[in-house]
Amino acid sequence: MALAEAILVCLTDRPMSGYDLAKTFDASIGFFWRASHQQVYRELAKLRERGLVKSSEIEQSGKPNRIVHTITTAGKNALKSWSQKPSRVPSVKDELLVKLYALEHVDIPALREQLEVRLDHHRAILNAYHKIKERFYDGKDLTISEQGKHIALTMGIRSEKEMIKSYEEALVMLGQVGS
Amino acid sequence: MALAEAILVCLTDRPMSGYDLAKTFDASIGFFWRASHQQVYRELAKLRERGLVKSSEIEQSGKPNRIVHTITTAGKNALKSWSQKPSRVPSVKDELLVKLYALEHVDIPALREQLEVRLDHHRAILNAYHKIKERFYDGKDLTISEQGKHIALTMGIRSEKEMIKSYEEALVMLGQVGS
DNA sequence: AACCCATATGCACATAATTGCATAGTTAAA
DNA sequence: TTTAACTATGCAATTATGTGCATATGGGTT
Repeated sequence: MALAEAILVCLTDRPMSGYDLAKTFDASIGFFWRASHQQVYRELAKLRERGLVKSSEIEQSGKPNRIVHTITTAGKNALKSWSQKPSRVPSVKDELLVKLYALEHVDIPALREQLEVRLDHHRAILNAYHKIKERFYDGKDLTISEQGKHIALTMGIRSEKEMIKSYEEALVMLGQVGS
Repeated sequence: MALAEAILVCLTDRPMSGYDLAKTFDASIGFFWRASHQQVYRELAKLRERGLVKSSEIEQSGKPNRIVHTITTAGKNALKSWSQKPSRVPSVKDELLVKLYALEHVDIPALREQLEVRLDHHRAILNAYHKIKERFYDGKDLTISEQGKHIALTMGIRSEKEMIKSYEEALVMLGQVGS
């Protein structure tokens, strides 16, 4: 399971609390691997047990104390050996495509609306990607670490653009159905 | 959960056994919603309990008996009302992108190989899509049901093509890393 | 004053998915 | 002749995810 490794990857950047990690999984690395805060906290406990991170509580007044997690040497080794194992093809599960596939048995106006919603979603993500790209990567000398993130981002941008075109095309094709 | 509905969609085409369904989830509808045979059998039991399919055993000599499942009127109604509910955005979980993202902490030759494997995978799927498109949809008058499948297939083809380009580009960019 | 939002961590329960196993006959290839 | 692949269904155990809740405080809005 790669949630563990995704967390370790985040911690190579800097030590973080569960709360920080949960936010990260809602943005940057979350573009490639999604996780909720409950998943993050549970996985952190396991990582600590396995000795891949070490955790220390930091006193705060007012707010609850932060527990900050740091990747250990064992954690870095685990990342390296994970990187050598084959990566699974992510399994496709898209209700919207199933609905399109089942066009005859479906409420078409409702489906059109869902396609519009999905379209907006991908436009928003593309926008977010573009902003990150401009802000952090365009016209700069990149370190190896930044180059990796830049490549991943570039792939994301391409795929979002294409999904947008796909959904637009699907809406056009849907408009012609039955005619 | 849409596994139930994906099964019902398959059964609108014709009554099928669990085995037939499992094969279908490895091809056609499986391009949009993946499921293993264990998942299919378990879900069929639930669908039968809920009265959305009815099942009848067919005697066979030699092979084990087939249990053939037919969608009921309640099942068709369930499909219609499902189609009106909003569709979830599929949650992204791609180890390979996480590895790219974590380039600095990763074995790069191993990563290149995994990208090649992924590339082959998407080329194979694109090929399968093209064959289906030619065989069943190109240059034909399509029923509404076929139009839906055709739109879904067209989206699949576009996205596979683009993923192939993405991975090719990533390999080129990886080749320049550090230089 | 009442309400929501952000910070911060986590339990408990429920649902979903994966992995490995079990059974059992037929057909075709090595 | 053994081996493997295909047909056909399913249980058990484990792992992964999702949903709802619980707690605690400060700051800003209505």
